[in-house]
Amino acid sequence: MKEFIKVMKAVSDPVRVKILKMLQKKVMCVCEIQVALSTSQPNASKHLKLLEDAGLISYNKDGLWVNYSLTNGAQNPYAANILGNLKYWLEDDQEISQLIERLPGINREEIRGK
Amino acid sequence: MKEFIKVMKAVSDPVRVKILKMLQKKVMCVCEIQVALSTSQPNASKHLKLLEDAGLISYNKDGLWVNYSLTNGAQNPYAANILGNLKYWLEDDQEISQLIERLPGINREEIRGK
DNA sequence: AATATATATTCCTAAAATGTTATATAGTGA
DNA sequence: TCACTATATAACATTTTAGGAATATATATT
Repeated sequence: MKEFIKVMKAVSDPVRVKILKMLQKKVMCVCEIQVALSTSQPNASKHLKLLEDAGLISYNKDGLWVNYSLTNGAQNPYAANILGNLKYWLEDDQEISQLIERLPGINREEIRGK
Repeated sequence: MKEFIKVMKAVSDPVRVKILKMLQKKVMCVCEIQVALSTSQPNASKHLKLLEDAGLISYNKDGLWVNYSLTNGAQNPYAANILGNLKYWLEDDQEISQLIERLPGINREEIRGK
């Protein structure tokens, strides 16, 4: 039950759902996610940690950068199910669409460059 | 997005998950749910209202009794999906199993009778 | 070693969710 | 109409969650 609740709570927040939808498109570092969401860096980090605890995302470190990506759901069957469905869910949600459209313009080089 | 969040929030609480799992077995009135969960009547009512708002359950009035049952999910595709999966999810969860086992002994006549 | 930088953690505040008690509402039957 | 009963709502206290500012950690660079 606890594992189930953990996953459902994780996807009960719009910010976290946005993160998952973005990670469907590409691997992202914290600063890219932060900029895409127009939020603070600590806030981005905290949501990412919660998603990771639920088995929905994982990360790889590359020097100072931490790259987050979706998991295959192996750790948690409920996570697997939700991730599978989220491929199709909310695809025509306006808020999500606009977020995804802006994604190609958001990258770490741009963010740190100027 | 709002409809999605509403459903996920609804199933993010153990009490509400228990209600859904019980309603898979039988239609129940508020007092039966209250007794099964060992909680207060207003608390049961509030959780039921929230589940109804999310399109997961509906009710029929029969005199003073209000009988709650699962919907077919027609109002909300996310509700439909979750309800479909919940048929199989948590079937071997101990807490849920014990709750379901006690269900046959819980009925309005017994509750009001003695 | 010293500095810079990307991310994580801590601390604090505000908002939301949960549960309880008290009260209101809506049917029922005398 | 009056009392009774099943459920809903309101009011309140407590806990949990979300966000921001400040700080800590870890890695890279000089």
